[in-house]
Amino acid sequence: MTGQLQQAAGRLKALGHPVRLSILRRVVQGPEAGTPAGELQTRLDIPASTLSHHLATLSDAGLVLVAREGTTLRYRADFGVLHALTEYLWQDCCSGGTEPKPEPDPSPCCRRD
Amino acid sequence: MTGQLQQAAGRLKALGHPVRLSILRRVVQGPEAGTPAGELQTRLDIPASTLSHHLATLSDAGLVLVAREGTTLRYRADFGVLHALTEYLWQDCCSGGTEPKPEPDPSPCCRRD
DNA sequence: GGCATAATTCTAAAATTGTCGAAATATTAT
DNA sequence: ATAATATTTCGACAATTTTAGAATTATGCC
Repeated sequence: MTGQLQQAAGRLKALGHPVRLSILRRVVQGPEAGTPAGELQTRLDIPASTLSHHLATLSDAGLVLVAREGTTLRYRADFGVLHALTEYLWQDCCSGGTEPKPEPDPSPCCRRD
Repeated sequence: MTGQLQQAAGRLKALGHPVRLSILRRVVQGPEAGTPAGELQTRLDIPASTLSHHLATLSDAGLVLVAREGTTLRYRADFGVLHALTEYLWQDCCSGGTEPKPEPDPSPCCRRD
């Protein structure tokens, strides 16, 4: 029963490292099928073992997914999780407390008609 | 010269702790003038020195602002910074990479999925 | 099987973080 | 000035994180 807050904190923590945030950026901007670890290693120019550790951290947090393709491992972003996290952060930290009205007001940007 | 990515990583790191995320929630949901540290301490039921440390972390990261009012210190959220961080996270990690659809307003509050 | 490539896991170290009691600081009231 | 209250800073320790070379696993190819 890992609470939602605990989970969000864990994911934010995983993102809270320059190298890991860089990794995620690369992965997000890479091909949809995933970016090989080796390519990330070349781009970021860090030891393979260090990279692997960071990838494991991101993977354990559920932010990235991995799939083997021959000898290479392709990492790709889990957009659903990333979106949910962003949403949680926003709802919980910004719109949640600023106004007494949670969401009744249909601001112009959200109107669909 | 602290890059934007470095700064974002630092802020995400500050948020990446259950106690600090709880603090921020309280602060956000509290009065606009700010929530006294003592009240946070009572609510969260942690030693004052521990709380103070976490508040300093949040403050150093620029996520919360502090103002003295008599003997009490009131902490309040820096809405602008929080919004910018959320925005950066979303742009950089989700819509920034795979962008087949142009979003006029990328603010998470206006999502439609 | 033997070899090469890709990536992880092992191991160990340095550095950082989290915790909290005790002491110190700041402010107001008496 | 002394006291009382609110909060931080100090000091010390345990736990975690970060880093990276060396060893290991996994896969594909000859």
